[in-house]
Amino acid sequence: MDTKISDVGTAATQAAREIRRRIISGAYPSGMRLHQENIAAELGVSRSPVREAFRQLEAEGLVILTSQKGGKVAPIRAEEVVELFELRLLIEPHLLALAVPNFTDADVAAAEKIIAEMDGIDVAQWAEANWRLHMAFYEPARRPTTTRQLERIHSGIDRYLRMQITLTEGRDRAHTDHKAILSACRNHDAELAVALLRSHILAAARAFVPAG
Amino acid sequence: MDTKISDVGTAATQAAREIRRRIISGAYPSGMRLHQENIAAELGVSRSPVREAFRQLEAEGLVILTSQKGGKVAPIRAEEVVELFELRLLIEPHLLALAVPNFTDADVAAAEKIIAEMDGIDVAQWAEANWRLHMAFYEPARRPTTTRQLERIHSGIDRYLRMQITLTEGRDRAHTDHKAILSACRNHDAELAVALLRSHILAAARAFVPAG
DNA sequence: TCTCGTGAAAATGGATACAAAAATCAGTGA
DNA sequence: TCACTGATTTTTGTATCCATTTTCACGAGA
Repeated sequence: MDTKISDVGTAATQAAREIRRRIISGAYPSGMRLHQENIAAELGVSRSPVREAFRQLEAEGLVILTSQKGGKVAPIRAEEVVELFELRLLIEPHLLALAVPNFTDADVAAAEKIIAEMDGIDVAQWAEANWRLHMAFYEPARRPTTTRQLERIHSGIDRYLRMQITLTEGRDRAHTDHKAILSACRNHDAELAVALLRSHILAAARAFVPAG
Repeated sequence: MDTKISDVGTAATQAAREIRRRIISGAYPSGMRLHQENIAAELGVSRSPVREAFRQLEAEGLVILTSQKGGKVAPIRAEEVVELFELRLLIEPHLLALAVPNFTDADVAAAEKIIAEMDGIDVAQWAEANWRLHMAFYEPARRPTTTRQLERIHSGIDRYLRMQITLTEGRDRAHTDHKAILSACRNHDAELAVALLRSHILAAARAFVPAG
């Protein structure tokens, strides 16, 4: 067997990735009609893989399919974002509490590396790195299934996030939060780490859900 | 507009429903190879809708697709079930706490009706009614997105559950639990309801995850 | 007997063809 | 002008077709 440098996957997989990216980035705005033929043409494939991608994205909550009427980008409602933040507030502290006792020097170093990367990066990449950092915090918990659920929850929020604004205003706050959380992890202080994470997520929630 | 008695949906939708049912019921056992042509023939459709159904079910975590090698029923590992129960323990009490203040007489009546149905029903239907009851408990919380996530978590467990055993052993315990929880809901005692629910879920978890 | 090729059979992935449903639009009548 | 109707066009959903990949059985050779 030869070492596949990058398994790009099937056309359907790639189509799903690309369409997901476009939805999350806002290139396909909320509510936009998803035209099978057009998208197939844009991606240089036929409608079959596009249709499969739609099904997948529907299950992920990013697309709405209606029988005989096709697909559209799932509209985001504010109440939905509230729910997604509530779920983050449940799941992320849970994961962090499980992770902290397992934190190794390597885990700390990995997180520090990401934090360093985040300095002076552009907005889009910052958001991506920010999420990678959160994932790095939870990795030592070894909860792949839970993490997967969380990923999906996050993608729902992320789309809304970018739609809204410049995250720049929260970046300083986030930076100090991240460093404090990491420090608590390094000291294996789960209590403190969780408390800090909760207020970190709450701050993010307040920034985007005024009436939260 | 005329009232659609039952929107059966497209062939792909129906295929997904049926295949999902077969996986959860154990008719398609864990790890089983999913043959596009055979399944298409069984369902009386072509491979196209079956392929779409596979994509959907993959996103739901019930199927594993491998590039150029097709699909198989996602094998369940014990650690995964542990995670799913952990998630139930996070999410269900959260929902119940939100629901209790909103409980109306109608909500209580709806739950009582389900509890009544559950008396002397066969195992498969009991499991289904049991879940409907849990959903009835959370309905007053008005958290559709959260509920949807929970549904998916539950389907992962349910499949394992049925694979394992006769749920009969836990039915008495569950019955008393359910009545106690409902009573607490009727009295708007969120504190108590949540405590009861937590131990109810823990009992279920212990029954299926010996080393839990 | 075991291993390694080789080739046929089978299965997947994707493109295309076709039928049915929905949307659009022109024209008619009030 | 506006509402309705019926034809036309567009778009979806499904079946079928083709190319590529994988699987598997068979047989030659050590």
